[in-house]
Amino acid sequence: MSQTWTISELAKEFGVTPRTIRFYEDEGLVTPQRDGQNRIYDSRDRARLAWILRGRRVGFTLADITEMLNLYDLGDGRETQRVVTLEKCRDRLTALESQRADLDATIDELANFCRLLEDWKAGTPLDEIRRKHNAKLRSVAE
Amino acid sequence: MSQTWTISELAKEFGVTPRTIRFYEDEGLVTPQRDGQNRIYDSRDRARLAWILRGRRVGFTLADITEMLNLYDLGDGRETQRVVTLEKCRDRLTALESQRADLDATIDELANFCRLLEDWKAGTPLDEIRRKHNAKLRSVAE
DNA sequence: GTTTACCTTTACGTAAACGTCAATACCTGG
DNA sequence: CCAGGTATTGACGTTTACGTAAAGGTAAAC
Repeated sequence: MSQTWTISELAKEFGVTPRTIRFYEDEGLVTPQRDGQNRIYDSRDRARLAWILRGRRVGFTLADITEMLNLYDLGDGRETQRVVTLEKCRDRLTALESQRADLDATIDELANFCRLLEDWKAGTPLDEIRRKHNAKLRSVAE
Repeated sequence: MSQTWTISELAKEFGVTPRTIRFYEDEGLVTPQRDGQNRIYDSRDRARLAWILRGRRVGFTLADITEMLNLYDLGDGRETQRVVTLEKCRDRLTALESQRADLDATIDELANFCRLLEDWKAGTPLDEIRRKHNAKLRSVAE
């Protein structure tokens, strides 16, 4: 028999509440088995949960995540179905990549600002420091 | 005189509604000048707006964004203030980088699945294709 | 002069993603 | 046999991030 988990075990492991996991079930994102009335999660449920939560950390809505998970369910395997799925998949990838560009830009600016703060020892006039860095920040900050 | 914009100009440019921009003002994220009762946005407001919206695309809450923008306002320049700001800045960076890791992993899996879909021409048995790819997907999908 | 096209404020509405009881069921140990 | 702990299903509450009228001000255009 392969390993299984209870709801609170998974909740603890992933740092969410059982309520959250039950909510995802209501939304059809996970479909655990039952032992009597208790939920039993297998490794596939666990993997899906991990996927969902990572998606959430990346900023997706549950609707987004639902769609992406549905992409993995290939349906009946008809050719048109495959083509549509592939198309959606690529759209998602494009979105993800542009999101990564945004993320990189944000990281860049924050890292830059970090360096500014590191350079700035008490006594150094602000103007001088700011001159050392490019003007982008100045346009955002005061 | 440097360039200025109306609310609907910026709204159009950034693909949001004027309501959104006014809401950000209510939250103290932008503080445009006024011409009579009409709002006038300068290049600094514009830059802040761009920053806010990029933050939003990356999945931050407005509270997060507020905090990050406040980091840029260096306060009175006292040393302790600088240190605290630097610390927060670094924490943010850490979070951003772990988010980037999540994003990369998500992109990886989706790209992998894309390749699977591309390989799968009608007639090819599913099992055979799945064997070609690693087992991670199988654990998430059906 | 009035229609059109913006702008404004105030205020209530809403969807998403859970939180938070409440009432109930099921074992397990003393 | 009863308390304690964990499970369940409703059902209503809450926060965030705006949407959506309602009611009006101003200024150019016809």
